[in-house]
Amino acid sequence: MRIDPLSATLHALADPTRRALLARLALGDASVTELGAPLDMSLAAVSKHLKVLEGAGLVSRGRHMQWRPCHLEAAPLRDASEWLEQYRRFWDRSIDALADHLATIQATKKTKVKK
Amino acid sequence: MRIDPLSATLHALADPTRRALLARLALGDASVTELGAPLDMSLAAVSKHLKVLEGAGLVSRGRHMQWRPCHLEAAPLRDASEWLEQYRRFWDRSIDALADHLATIQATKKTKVKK
DNA sequence: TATATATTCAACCGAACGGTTGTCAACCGT
DNA sequence: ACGGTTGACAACCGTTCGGTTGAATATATA
Repeated sequence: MRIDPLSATLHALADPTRRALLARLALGDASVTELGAPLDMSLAAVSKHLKVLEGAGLVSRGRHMQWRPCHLEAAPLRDASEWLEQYRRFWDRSIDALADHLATIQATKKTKVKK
Repeated sequence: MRIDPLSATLHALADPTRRALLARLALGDASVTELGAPLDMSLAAVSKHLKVLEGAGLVSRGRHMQWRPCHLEAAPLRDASEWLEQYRRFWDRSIDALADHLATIQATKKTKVKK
């Protein structure tokens, strides 16, 4: 993996199929066949998606009998979440503005007090 | 844009150049030329990146003289953050597991108490 | 009108993506 | 040793991505 980890994580997450795989893994470890069962595509395709997730560190794999159980690894999700938090003030600001606006409307309805 | 908004947002964010553009916009609105100045690539390329961000709703644009100022729109970031929060328990759990592990080690050093 | 500046559009390129099929290896239970 | 299941790997295909260049479009200013 030569590109930066955050890009790898976000790219891995920017696909509904891969997010569905993660959602399934959040319920517990699973084999490739299990994961692919509900996914109207070949198992080879599922395997490729898993390799992308694995490359981003979002999935680890073991070996048990002839199965390669997949396990959710949340660390990159935490990192991505922390990166996003950096911008929280921007949407919080919007929420505050909306709250202020609503409060103003509410206040104006009852009295003529401004601001 | 026919694909789902979350995929669009994550795909837009999965590129260091576009994240750099957002970081710059977090400091305030800016023109394409301003945004492209530090970015060793053609302005047409910058314009394309901005179009991707705009398509994901992460950037809005105005018109002032011959400039098209770019403005950061945080709502999709909030949505992405909320999606990630769904998995917080997994990395929190890891932290708990680590804490437990460390506590166990600490305890074992002092006594022979198990578990 | 002409000219400079700011930005987009269109065509093109190589690389990566998301999927397929076919083949092959590893492991299981007779 | 055999047949069945699980999974990965390689080759291929059409599309998208990230970049280029050159021409086109707006908008201000002389």
